[in-house]
Amino acid sequence: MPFIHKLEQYDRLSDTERQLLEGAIVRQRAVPKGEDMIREGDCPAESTFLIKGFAARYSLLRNGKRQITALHVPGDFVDLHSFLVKKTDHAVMAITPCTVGTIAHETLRGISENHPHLARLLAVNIVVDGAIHRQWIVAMGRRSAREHMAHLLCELFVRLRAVGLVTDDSFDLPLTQAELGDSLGLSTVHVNRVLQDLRKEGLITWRGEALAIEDWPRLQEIAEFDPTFLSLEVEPR
Amino acid sequence: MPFIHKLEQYDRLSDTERQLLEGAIVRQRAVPKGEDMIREGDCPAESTFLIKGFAARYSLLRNGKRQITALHVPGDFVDLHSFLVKKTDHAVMAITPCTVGTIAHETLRGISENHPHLARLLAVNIVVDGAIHRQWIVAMGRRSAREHMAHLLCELFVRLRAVGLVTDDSFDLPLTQAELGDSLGLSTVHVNRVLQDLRKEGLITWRGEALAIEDWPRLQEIAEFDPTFLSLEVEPR
DNA sequence: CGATGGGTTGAGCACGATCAATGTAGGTGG
DNA sequence: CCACCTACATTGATCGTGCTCAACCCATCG
Repeated sequence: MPFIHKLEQYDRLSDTERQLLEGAIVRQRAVPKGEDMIREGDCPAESTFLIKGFAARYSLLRNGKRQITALHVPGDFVDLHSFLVKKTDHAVMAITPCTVGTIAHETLRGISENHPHLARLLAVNIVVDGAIHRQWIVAMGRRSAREHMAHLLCELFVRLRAVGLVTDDSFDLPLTQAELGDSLGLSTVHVNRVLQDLRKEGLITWRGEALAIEDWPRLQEIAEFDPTFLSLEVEPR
Repeated sequence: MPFIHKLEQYDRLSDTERQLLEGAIVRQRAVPKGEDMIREGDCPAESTFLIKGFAARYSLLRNGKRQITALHVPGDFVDLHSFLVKKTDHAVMAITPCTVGTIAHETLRGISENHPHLARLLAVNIVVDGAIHRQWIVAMGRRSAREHMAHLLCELFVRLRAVGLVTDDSFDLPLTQAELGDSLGLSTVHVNRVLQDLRKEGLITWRGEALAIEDWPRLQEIAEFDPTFLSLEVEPR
């Protein structure tokens, strides 16, 4: 189960803990591309995690604009926080066909009561999500479109590598330019132009679904990207 | 202690829990205006909360630009997450002279081991911070400067009211226009013009330090502001 | 085949940035 | 008490990044 793998990047798990988590999974289901796996205003009784596929947390404004506030990749909990704050603030959509699993809030409560170490590791997930949010805020507020794009690509590269979805500096990026725009706060047209620039400069290539980082040092330099905020280090917590 | 008051907005506390928290506070200290209470890259052994004053979490970019990623008001934990993720990602500065208190990570660990209900309430803090971040992302990405400003003022109004710092629809807002700009991702000049507009339209007044909301319904309407994301409701958690 | 979803291109525009002064109030030192 | 300084707010002029609108292209799929 990929989310267990992810917890193990933060700290070691005992066999008991691993088994407990395996046993906690209620049900798996497929979510077709384009469909909401979480709807805004719902009060779910379980938390959902991604097993396969990409998902986006988004909100829609009156004027029809959409802003994506988080991109989720396999292994990510999509609404772990719904355990503590009942009403979901935003919807989460399947960007590709997804397979998701759920853990009942009741089970999570049990973990918080009887397995503090596991509870802390789950909380690390929430904290890291917050750190990613802050990076997005910095990028939206003070970086140029080009730098912002570079930063997002760096982030996705590192996150996907952490779950084994990167081979040879290249990975599947099944986002449309419109979705990228909604993540970055840019128009589709401008996303297109920024990507063309990055390609022309030999920083990335993007053929079909696969995005390849051709010049990681320079991309990272442009983005001022520092992966520390993802806390991908095993340490006692 | 204002942060205990804040936890009680999420759920009821037992007397034991209250006493435990009171006893957990290690030391109070004053932080002069303009000084960092948390430095980037530190690995603190305690978490800090604000007793009095305003603080801002920020990061600086190579090009000298600054982005504020969170504004903290009395009662807020400023780096509760540093308990779970050792290295702090951003610095936190005192915007006004502040009084802060700290709780040792060791103590927080004890709470997570033996007082799951308290641990959950502390986690709610982290979750709500995340929800605020997402609102900021939406506002930065897809709202106009005017709407964004209105949204920030609405947010501060509700958060400050929740800690009793609002009287008669008006409150102390000790932020300079430059600091507002760094929060919104705007230039100081533009902040000035946007504020003038809001004043001209009779939505707010700002004399000296005190900001008064003159037309709450319309301000809220402009910002598409919905306070739900702050989870200011007492419920069992 | 036509429809659909996504990528690409061009022209014109606007929101907000930048640069440079000016204003104003408090605070400090002579 | 005045001269000066500093921090912050305000104003005007100009500039540029990124938006909007409108085509057009291309591949896939029914």
